[in-house]
Amino acid sequence: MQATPCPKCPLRALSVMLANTPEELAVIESLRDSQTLLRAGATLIREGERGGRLATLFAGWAFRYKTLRDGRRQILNFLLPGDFIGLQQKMTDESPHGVEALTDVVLCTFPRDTVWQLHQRLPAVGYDITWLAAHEESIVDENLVSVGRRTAAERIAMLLIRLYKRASALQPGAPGRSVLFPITQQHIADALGLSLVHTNKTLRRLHKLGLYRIVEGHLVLLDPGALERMADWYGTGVPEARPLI
Amino acid sequence: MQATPCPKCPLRALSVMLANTPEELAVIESLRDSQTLLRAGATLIREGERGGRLATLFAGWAFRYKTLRDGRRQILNFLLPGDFIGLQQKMTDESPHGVEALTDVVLCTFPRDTVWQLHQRLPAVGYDITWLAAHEESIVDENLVSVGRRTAAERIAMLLIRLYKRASALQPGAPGRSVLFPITQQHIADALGLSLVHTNKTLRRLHKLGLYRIVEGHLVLLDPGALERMADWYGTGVPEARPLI
DNA sequence: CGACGTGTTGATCTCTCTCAATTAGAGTGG
DNA sequence: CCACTCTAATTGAGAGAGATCAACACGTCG
Repeated sequence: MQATPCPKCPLRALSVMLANTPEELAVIESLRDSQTLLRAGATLIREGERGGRLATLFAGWAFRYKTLRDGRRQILNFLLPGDFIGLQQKMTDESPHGVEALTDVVLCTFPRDTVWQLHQRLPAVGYDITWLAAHEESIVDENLVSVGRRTAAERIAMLLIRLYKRASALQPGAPGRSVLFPITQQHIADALGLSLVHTNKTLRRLHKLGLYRIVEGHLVLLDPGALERMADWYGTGVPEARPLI
Repeated sequence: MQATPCPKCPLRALSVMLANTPEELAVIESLRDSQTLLRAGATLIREGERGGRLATLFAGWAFRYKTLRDGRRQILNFLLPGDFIGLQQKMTDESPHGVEALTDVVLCTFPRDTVWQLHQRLPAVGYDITWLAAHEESIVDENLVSVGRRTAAERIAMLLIRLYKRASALQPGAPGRSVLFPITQQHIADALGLSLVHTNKTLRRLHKLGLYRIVEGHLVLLDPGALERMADWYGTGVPEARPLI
């Protein structure tokens, strides 16, 4: 596959991304291994695997998850273009979580020591990476609050709002439009700590209330205000901007 | 208060901490503001507060939390000596979570731009900070799995094991000993997404099974193997070593 | 001594889970 | 073109883990 040069990366044009100097981009591109295409459903990192790849998600959606022995699965968070994959995993350790593609996906892969190289050669980028890690944590924090303390309806309202915002920030165009939403009810259930059946019933309820619509894998929020009120969401909390190495 | 010099920091003697060169420690100490003593129950960072402090926990226990408007509270994770406080908070933003002291606490406080200073002047330390942030995230990941997919008994077993391991790693001495455990059942409930009453009943059940004992704020695991089996815990996952700037 | 925080226990109540069955659409092979 | 299979969504019924409500015990403290 013909790899996109970093300076021409379309993700850079988005306002949510951090600015980098041309020199920084040159270094980043020189470190990059290649771009890799993977099919929807592919496992990018297996739980417990050693030496998994380090990558950024160039296109497509994925998710991080952990499973218990008997198969219960918890989705930790969803990964959208610009997100890091495999940052948590220290050099030779095994990955504490799995990563799976929700759609066809393009990864920019890097050698395992890239994080260290960047810190050493480009402190400003190293700093951004720290901030990125801290930011991903606050997304997980937010999920933990939902799963721990919100009711099923509140959790779902929250998830719809958060994913809508993240997706629309990546999709230039008027607000209020529909955004890609490539996840099944099973994914929602696994992300929110709910059963599939209850997820379906609750989703149905919100749908009948006219709060959202999903058509052909695209989500529209018909009443964002009502959803935010239902989710007990401050609107503060996690800022939506996400940097990219 | 007489501040402990960083090179003499007792935390450094612990095997779980990262090694730093004398030069690095000198820079770190030069950046440090002071040491601050705060009482048990004190709020270190208020939710939504701007310009909160940046600090490391030198002594004592604390916890991070978020609350919903109606008062429901979720504890995100517990902070033990050596942990960072306020790393998530970008410069001028408001803090996405609160931090409260569980015991009397001593903080080593730093100016807000210390993270950047360290990245710039000591890339190796910057790298450690990135790893620390990623590591704290995996603790939250683990909590999310518990709250989302484990039963009450499993969650409590998990929490007892995890806190015991973290605390005993900081407390030189024979394994199998008792460790400080300065949290109430209300804290456990808020960390695990359970009600206080159900937490009490479940705790009681595990106690009657002879799995643990808490005496005068100190925890002993009487049957760690049974607890691990109950928690469906692999033992892999989050490594226990934690670095310190 | 009364107020308060923490732990404990019993009695309901209900939100969510589990089990079961049905529908609809997409893909596949004959 | 049509059975056949699979996945995803849907709905009803019954069961259960955990929530809520209410008391009470105990120790500390001003």
